Amino acid sequence: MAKKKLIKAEDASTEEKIKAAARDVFHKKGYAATRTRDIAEKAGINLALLNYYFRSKEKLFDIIMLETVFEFMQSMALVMNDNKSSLEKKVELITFNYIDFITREPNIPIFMLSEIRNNADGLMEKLPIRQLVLNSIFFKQHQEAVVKGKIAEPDPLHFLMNILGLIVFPFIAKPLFKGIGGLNENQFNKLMQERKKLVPVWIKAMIKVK
Amino acid sequence: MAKKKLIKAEDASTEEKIKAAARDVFHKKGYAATRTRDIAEKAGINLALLNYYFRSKEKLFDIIMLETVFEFMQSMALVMNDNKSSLEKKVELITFNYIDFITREPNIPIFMLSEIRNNADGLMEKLPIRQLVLNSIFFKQHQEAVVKGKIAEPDPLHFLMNILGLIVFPFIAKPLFKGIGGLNENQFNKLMQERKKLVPVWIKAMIKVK
DNA sequence: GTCTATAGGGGGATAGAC
DNA sequence: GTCTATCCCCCTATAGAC
Repeated sequence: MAKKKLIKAEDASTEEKIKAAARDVFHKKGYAATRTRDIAEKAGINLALLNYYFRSKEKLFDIIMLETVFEFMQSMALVMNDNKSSLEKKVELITFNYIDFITREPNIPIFMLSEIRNNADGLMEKLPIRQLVLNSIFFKQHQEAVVKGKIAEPDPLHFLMNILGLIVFPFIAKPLFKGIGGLNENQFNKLMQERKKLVPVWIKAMIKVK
Repeated sequence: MAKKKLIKAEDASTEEKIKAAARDVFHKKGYAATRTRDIAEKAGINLALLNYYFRSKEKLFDIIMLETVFEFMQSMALVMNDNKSSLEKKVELITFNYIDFITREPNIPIFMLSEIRNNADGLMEKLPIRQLVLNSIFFKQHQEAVVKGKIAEPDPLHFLMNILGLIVFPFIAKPLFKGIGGLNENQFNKLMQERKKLVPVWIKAMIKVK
């Protein structure tokens, strides 16, 4: 067992190479537009090997999808359940982490959101996302602030929509904003870095009014 | 000419039936996942007819895409160039119109954003969206407010990102928020109706801080 | 204009040699 | 495990009758 992991680590096993390539292509083009031949080529292996390891395009996709969603939810859970930080500090952490994360992995938001739509109930229904949010310290701190009259709008969904909307949407509509602003990739990323500081301040201001 | 239009109006010409069906399917599934057979079936006609009228899947798609983008930009331009309303009023109008529009056509945002991504430069480069925004009264009013010190953050792109993020993102991530909130379609739509009043208030509060 | 039938090609998957 | 060659289905597009 230990030996197997060692081997994997030192030469990036074929299986891992295929998964890495699949991740890239699926994230960029979505399930339907992806051809297994593209994945094989990118992985530097033969098409037959893909099926040898993963049986079918669909099974490979399911694995990538699951890992992507899991990665996303885990990073979410990590911040939302930190018991040392205040609600305000958590907003800063979420903003900071997500903007960095999406800058590194700019294809994940549209990928997840458009593939989830096709699967609709399939994925959402079985994932414990509702429990994750409802049981989080983040959620409880929000409730508490509402009771104390520190937050005007009581519905936590609006709160989440606002935070994620301000953080994620600019990336999703990147081509649009690059077009409007006449920006290149670097200039766009610089804008996003600015938002690391701006979003928490804006959220703070929004909290007080209704 | 007039006669032709009359005929079209009274029996919804085959061409229009195909386009309507194509619109639905493309918007819901995207280009790659759409099969021309689905469109033909939905239009109640034979597959061969689709090619008779539109030559190819791609040409049909281009038409739908163009019309969709045009419809979107026109509704945008209409509000942004209204010369009777203040900037504040325009934010209210945009919020109101877009929430109603997307509630009627919930598939358009993800459709446009994910298909634009594949086409990247193809579409964005040739559309006059930059000019549309830069020449708009909306834009000039924003500049003016910045000069007068009424808006803390001077970059109009941040302003646009915030408005659209708060309005559009909840719809894009609808399955996610329905899952978290345990909502059905009606309850979700009710939340969106609430946001018609909330978003302008929030924007107003954000404007003052930096 | 509208249909049936079919050509043509692309892409997922497998057989079988090494 | 990895490759080459190939099968086979599905989907787009066209031919040709009506």
